[in-house]
Amino acid sequence: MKEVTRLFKAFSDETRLRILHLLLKRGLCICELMEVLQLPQSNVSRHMAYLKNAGLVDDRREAVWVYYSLTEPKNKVHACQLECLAKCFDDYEGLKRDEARLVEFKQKGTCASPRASGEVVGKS
Amino acid sequence: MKEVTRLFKAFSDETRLRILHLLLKRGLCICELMEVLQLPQSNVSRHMAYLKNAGLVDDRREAVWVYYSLTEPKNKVHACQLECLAKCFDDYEGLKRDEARLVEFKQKGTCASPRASGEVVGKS
DNA sequence: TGATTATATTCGTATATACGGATAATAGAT
DNA sequence: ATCTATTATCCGTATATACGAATATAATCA
Repeated sequence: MKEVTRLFKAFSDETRLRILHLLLKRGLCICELMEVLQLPQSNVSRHMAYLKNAGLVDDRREAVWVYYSLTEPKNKVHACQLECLAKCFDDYEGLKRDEARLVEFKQKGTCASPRASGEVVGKS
Repeated sequence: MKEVTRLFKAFSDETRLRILHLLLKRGLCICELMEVLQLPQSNVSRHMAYLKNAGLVDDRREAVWVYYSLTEPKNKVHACQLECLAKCFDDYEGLKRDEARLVEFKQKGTCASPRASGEVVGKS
């Protein structure tokens, strides 16, 4: 039962629900989340640590960036609740706006993209 | 979104999950819950107030007793999450034990039954 | 090595929550 | 009116959580 209440505690914060909603589409790093959620870095990082501790996300380091993505559900409640969330997220306008902001941000070039992989941009 | 996080907060406590599990079967009063959960009255009463405030239960006074029962879900998340819980509760042994204790208690005669309705017991 | 970028953690603070025990409020019975 | 049974609320307290700002850690690059 402990794992169940831990799951629900993770769900019971608006910021974390917004994050989970975005992660259903693709893995994301902290700086992308900061941009989309318009929240300070410490805030986002702390929430990711919380989600990881709850077993909802995994992280994978890639150079300077840490990419977070949803874990494979490990029990019935986890799978079932996540599925339910995915189904219900459509009903909330704010979440659609987050998604739009993410798409826009990705098009501009992500935080990773322009200066990453050694491809120097301007600075001749 | 506020109503969603409020829902999950209500789910994120073991005692409240035990209560919801029992309420899926039948409406119950505080004293029945005290007996089954083996918890002090103030504790149970407080949790019921919390669940009521979250829109998960309704209460109905009947003489001295207040019976609590699940409300009709008022939105998709509510319905969906509750359904998911109902489906998953089977996996937890502790909950089965609660249910057994309730059945046993009901057979002995509920808190309402023996001395209620004026049917005096012993005391000749 | 030193500078830069991304992330994690610490600090101080404010709020929410949970608890048992004691006390109030409510309804019914005598 | 008084007693009793049931429930609600009020204490004081302890813990969990959320927050922004500041600092520490980690990886990369010049």
